[in-house]
Amino acid sequence: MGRKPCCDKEGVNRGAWSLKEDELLSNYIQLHGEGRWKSLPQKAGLNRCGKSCRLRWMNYLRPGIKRGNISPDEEDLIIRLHRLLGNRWSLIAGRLPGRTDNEIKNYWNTFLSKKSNSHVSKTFESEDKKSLRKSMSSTTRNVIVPKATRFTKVLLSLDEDDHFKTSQCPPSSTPVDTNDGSTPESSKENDVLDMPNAFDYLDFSEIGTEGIFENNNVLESDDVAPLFDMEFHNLTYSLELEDDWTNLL
DNA sequence: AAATGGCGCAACCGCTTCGTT
DNA sequence: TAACGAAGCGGTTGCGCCATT
Repeated sequence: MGRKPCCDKEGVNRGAWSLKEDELLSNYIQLHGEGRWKSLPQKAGLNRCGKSCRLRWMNYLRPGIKRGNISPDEEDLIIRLHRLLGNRWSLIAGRLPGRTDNEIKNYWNTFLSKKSNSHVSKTFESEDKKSLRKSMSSTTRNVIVPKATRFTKVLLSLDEDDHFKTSQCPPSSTPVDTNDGSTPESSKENDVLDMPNAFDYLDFSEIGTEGIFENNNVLESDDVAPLFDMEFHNLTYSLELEDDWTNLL
């Protein structure tokens, strides 16, 4: 038993969109709004998969979409955000009005991946970065790579909440959701704050949350915590985005 | 002028996350 | 709380255009 297809691929138009199809889709969405993509094609008179319609609208037809001519400022921002967020194209696109995740992804893959690599190789080898790298390599089992993964909830005790509000860095041992979405037992008695913050964009997948949590309790880890603080500071400082993070807190 | 290779972009695919019942 | 469908997301593919030979 395979995965159920999102739509019947037989007899459904695929490939490039015609002007007529664009028109039908635009007209329908202008009248009825976005959403209900699955039923949209039939209602709009389109012989397309709903996902295809959504993609076409989001990446091409939506009002306000900028096309081409990525400015130097935008390019710089993309590089910086990518360094912080990784391949979280939708998040990066969210900071670039009028740009789509698909466009940024394509732009990155074609231009910036090489550019960024060469840039990093030049700038990352400063003395500070070298010492950081050295310290990190000495604790290889605790390498924290801020690959972006969304955490929908951040669980903080009251004490840690205070710490969070007064610090540019998140607390070194802030309990967050476990990867499986379950709530750590130890935090159930604490206030649950549903708030956006830096942890929305950080992930401990390289070491697994078990590197930080044990039996659903926060480990008092002396080597994980400072390393995380240092890495977070380094990232925010180098991106000059500390104000942005602070605003989120 | 024709063939070929490289590049850029739009679109597809399948997995994950979210929201509802 | 589980199940299910819808929507979102990121990796990948394939087509068309353009430059080069």
